[in-house]
Amino acid sequence: MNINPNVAEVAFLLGETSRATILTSLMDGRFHTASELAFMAAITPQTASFHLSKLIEGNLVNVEKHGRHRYFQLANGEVARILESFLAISPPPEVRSLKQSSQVKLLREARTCYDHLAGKLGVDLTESMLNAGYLEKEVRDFVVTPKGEQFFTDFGLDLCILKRKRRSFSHACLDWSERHHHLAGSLGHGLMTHFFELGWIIQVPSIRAVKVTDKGKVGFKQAFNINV
Amino acid sequence: MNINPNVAEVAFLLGETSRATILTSLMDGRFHTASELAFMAAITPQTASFHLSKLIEGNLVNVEKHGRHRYFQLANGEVARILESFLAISPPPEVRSLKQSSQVKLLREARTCYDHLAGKLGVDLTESMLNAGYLEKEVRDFVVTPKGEQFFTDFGLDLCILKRKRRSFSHACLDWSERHHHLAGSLGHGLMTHFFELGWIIQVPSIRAVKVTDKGKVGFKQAFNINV
DNA sequence: TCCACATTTCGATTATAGTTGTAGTGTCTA
DNA sequence: TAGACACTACAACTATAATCGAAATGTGGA
Repeated sequence: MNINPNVAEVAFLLGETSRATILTSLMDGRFHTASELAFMAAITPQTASFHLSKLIEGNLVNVEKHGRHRYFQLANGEVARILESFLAISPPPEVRSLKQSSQVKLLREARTCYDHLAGKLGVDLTESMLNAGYLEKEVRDFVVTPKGEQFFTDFGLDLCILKRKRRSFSHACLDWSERHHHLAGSLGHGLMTHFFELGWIIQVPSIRAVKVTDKGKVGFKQAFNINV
Repeated sequence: MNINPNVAEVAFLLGETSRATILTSLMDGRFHTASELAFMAAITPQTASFHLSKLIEGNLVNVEKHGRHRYFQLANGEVARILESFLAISPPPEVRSLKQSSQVKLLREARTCYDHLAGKLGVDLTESMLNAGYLEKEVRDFVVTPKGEQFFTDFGLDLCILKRKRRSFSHACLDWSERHHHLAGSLGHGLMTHFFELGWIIQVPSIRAVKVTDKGKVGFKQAFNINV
């Protein structure tokens, strides 16, 4: 009877808050692990795994196995385009548009991306470290140069500890607002933690944005030559 | 926390078979009544009403009240575009693509649209009746001319009975495959029924398509000057 | 006025999907 | 090899959405 029966199948997969959050999280084009996605959607890993298997079954998401990690990404650009058209017709309620637009602004400026810095600040920092010769860009990773090792150590990071962590040390992470790569991995995490410890940045309540303090402005200028 | 929380809201509305059927039915751009849509989705009017109220609430569908009827249509072109992108990423299974394409072909040729004729046959018929001066086009309706009254009566239709029916007599219906209007309403229904009675058309099993018989080819040529 | 009809509202039932705890598999590192 | 960790499979519970019958509302026509 119905020639287009499976329109609903795809929409069904998008029509659930947890899955929608997972999918929008994947819209940055990066690979994400199941744990990351669970964290972002505020659900347990089991639930995330359950949803991810459904998304894979529905050909919206791909997996790549790397060791004990499983990296998930959107299946193709078509899916991303569909998601974007959804964002287009699901406008934020008028009432809180002012608050929201300022929140988006804050997020674009500087935010945490899982466990490292993203947004303009994250991208600028990475750029600066590349220019200074502390990092070099590989295909999917950044490599710390000898000069960089010296710098990070002087700055107060223990690279040995960071390298011992059971996760990638310094991979590249694509920024949805800036469309540039920024530093992720345990080095990215270590740097961000240190910025928090130094009081250069503070968390903005209830959203993922972070704010650079006055102390931070001076610090970022001196250490990384960045004007915030 | 999440800046784009209501992506899921829209998808949720599409992610259910009955609602998806309703929405795809509305993709022809026409207004449809709740009963029509219930019929198409094979659900009771109560259920259809339930879903339609949700669709209206979600700004995917509009209503216009005309008397005791309520005419539903897609809220805007944006929604139609989203639906089309869905059709794009929910491809029919490869296995039955051949069968499907031939089915689509049949549907484009001639089909029933709720209770009257649509497709190329429906549009050609309407065109022919306009050219012959049996009908005149109004904004949303067709009007039967005196010449037309004579013709329809000679052809074997009882216009008095048709006019007494508690529904619109002869409104214009937009064709999704032909992008032209065709005749609907009780007159459209009466004509189609008569074609069936005369043995000019027969139902194609399991889909909404109809087939013109050899007898019908002669009949349509003589009465309406149409080459099928 | 009364009746027929289109549609909605309400209430109850049924089905199903989302969630999580527990347990298990596989992989990496010390 | 042991233990930490990422992830999945299974099973049970819970929440919620879809469905429909019955009844109500509103409209048009006789």
